[in-house]
Amino acid sequence: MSVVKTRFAPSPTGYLHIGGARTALFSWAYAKRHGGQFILRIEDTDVARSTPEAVQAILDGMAWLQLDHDEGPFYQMQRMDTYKKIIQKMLDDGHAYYCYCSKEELDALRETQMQQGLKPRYDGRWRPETDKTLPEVPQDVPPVVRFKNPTTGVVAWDDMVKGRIEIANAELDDLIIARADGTPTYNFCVVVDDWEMGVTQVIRGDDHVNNTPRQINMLQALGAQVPQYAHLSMILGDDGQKLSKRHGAVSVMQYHEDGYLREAVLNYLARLGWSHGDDEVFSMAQFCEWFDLDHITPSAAQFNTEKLNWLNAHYIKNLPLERIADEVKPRLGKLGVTETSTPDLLAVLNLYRERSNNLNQLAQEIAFFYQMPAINEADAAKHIQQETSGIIEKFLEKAQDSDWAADNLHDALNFVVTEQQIKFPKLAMPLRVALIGIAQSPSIDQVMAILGKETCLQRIHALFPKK
RNA sequence: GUCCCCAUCGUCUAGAGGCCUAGGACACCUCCCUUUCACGGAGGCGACCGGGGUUCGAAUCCCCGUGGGGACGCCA
Repeated sequence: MSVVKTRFAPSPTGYLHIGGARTALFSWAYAKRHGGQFILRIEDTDVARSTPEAVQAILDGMAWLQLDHDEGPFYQMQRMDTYKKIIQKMLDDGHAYYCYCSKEELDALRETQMQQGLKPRYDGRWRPETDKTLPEVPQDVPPVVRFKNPTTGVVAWDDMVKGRIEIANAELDDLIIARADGTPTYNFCVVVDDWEMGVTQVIRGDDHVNNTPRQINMLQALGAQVPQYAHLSMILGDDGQKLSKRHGAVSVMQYHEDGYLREAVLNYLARLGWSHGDDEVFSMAQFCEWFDLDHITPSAAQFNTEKLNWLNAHYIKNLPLERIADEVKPRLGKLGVTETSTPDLLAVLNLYRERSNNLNQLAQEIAFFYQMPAINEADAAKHIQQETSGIIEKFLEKAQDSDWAADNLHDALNFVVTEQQIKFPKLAMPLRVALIGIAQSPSIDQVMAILGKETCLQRIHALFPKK
């Protein structure tokens, strides 16, 4: 029984997006679940489109999500010697051959086939067969190397999420495994790497289903063990449309920037296309214990930001306060708040985190504890009347001499409300506006207690000058 | 066009022939709590794509249709 090895193999042509993150998560969890190894492999053979920035973005994304790899990262560009050696061997063994077709020739071929309603594919004109005379080798065309795919029979595998899939070899053509410049192509590199790295389960997006039979054929030609395959369906945007550059295919790091906790994103992604009965909220440790491939939905899943928000709220409410503080501090920093010791940030968060589903929003809501709030004109107009300053005055008289603890402030508020025979909001709302700028907050007595006597008096007097 | 895949509430899903009068979660609505806004609690609304089979019995199995998606590169 070989040890479980999974891999995540992105190509560095862009950031780590939400679909890639889920694929990585599932591969990672599968390895964890089975006490196996998780490999990170960077598929950078498309030199024109791969960038070091994209590599870094992927690494950053994986690091933020804490999807740690046990091996790698491997870079395919550093493995050229291996690929070239194996290409030569396949040439020698008769599993591959040179093809001298020019790109123009191939384009023309494709077009004719499309017009005839056929599936466009290479016609095998340079494929060596017994009793077949190959064309004259042109002098000016550097050849590509093609894999000699079987022409009859079917390739089949039991996909761990989609079930048995069979594809006739007649549907396949001889794919190019080395370009005219000698560099190997994607399908070939994947085959060599998965084989040499001992990958036992290939978990990837289902846009690769069509590559699988080709890869299996090559694996078999090489005498390699064929891994198990699990093809994950894609993730659609909030609106049911395919995610794309200009359509919500955001980087996972964008979620970090937008105020989401990794715990929420991870939990959300885990539940997208996978389920464990009715369980909705669980830790990654729990997920790794539960995760298995046969509870993955084969159909595409639509992303739902509302549900992510709900999970984010859950984790903001339940993670250790220190953790939330670490997340909120830099966000307060962006709002110009650098000093968070007075009042104590933990106390502030304890009071405020219940009501927030987003870290940025949370930071914005508590910024007034550390800086003078802007008064919301609408709220001020609505809650401040002629008699207001008199009421406030009464309250201050009563509260002035107390120790400014929440209980005592609470009593003072109630005393004034009873004494003046007014509704509670008559007093609480103007106080809110004066202290935090808006009319929504947790219990005003608690806000005042945390804000501290000095600051409270200062802000109240700023709006209601002493007579 | 050809091949492949998919199909349960608006969304994520449970469901492996009888436990289904189809369950849970998000969202939405109502009520309760309440010092405003939230949080929380209790209810409610809401789905098996269509048609044929198979079976005593089908959301579950089979076929056809329809709809959606993917792949058909010297991209990955």
